[in-house]
Amino acid sequence: MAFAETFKALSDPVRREILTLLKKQRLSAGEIGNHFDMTGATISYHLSILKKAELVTETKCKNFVYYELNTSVVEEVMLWLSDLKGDYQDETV
Amino acid sequence: MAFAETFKALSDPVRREILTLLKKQRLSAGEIGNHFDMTGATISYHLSILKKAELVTETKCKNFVYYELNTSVVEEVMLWLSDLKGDYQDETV
DNA sequence: TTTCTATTTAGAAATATTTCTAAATATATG
DNA sequence: CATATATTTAGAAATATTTCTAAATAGAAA
Repeated sequence: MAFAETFKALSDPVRREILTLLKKQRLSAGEIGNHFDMTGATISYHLSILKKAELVTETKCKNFVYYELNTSVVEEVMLWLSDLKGDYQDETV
Repeated sequence: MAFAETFKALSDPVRREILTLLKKQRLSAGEIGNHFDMTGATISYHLSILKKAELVTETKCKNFVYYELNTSVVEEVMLWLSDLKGDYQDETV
């Protein structure tokens, strides 16, 4: 996992909102797009960045592409922050 | 605290390295600059972004400006991520 | 006060990001 | 097969970010 890509992915408000939507359930690209006043192409661009950062995974079904939150990468980011904070409570080190 | 500014601040590798340096001890702008192959002006720019995001605090002493990590904002980011992950263990909700 | 050191500010150049429209791809259905 | 739906890709425009040099500011020391 590359922190550079992950933090970059998290730095955009649209992408953070997409992740928040995916917190409850997996959604198709179109369903995600419906929550925003943007073209599908733009949503697809943001999804591609979240995917590269491994913050989401995709599953194809019929002619839909479903996206799901990948909590394990979220956890890795939390560990980085936890280490920065100097809190060794939940570290494996 | 504004997550937009905080995540943006965290999204740059130079700024993450500055935060890592400040993990151990507070440092002056010049001491921070010595760790990078960049001009002082560039370091000053990065410090201003970390300061706006409240990830660091500054203290002036003589003609030095010392920077210190602000762990409370780091914790707030961790809470956001924790909520995203759906782990309510350490939440006040 | 003059000069030196530390840091920031201003402005410009290079690069990266975000967004759009239009076209392409891929699958489903009549 | 032809058409409709869902999504992605390509390319361009607008905007934002990162970095530099040069100049400005502020305090310390001679």
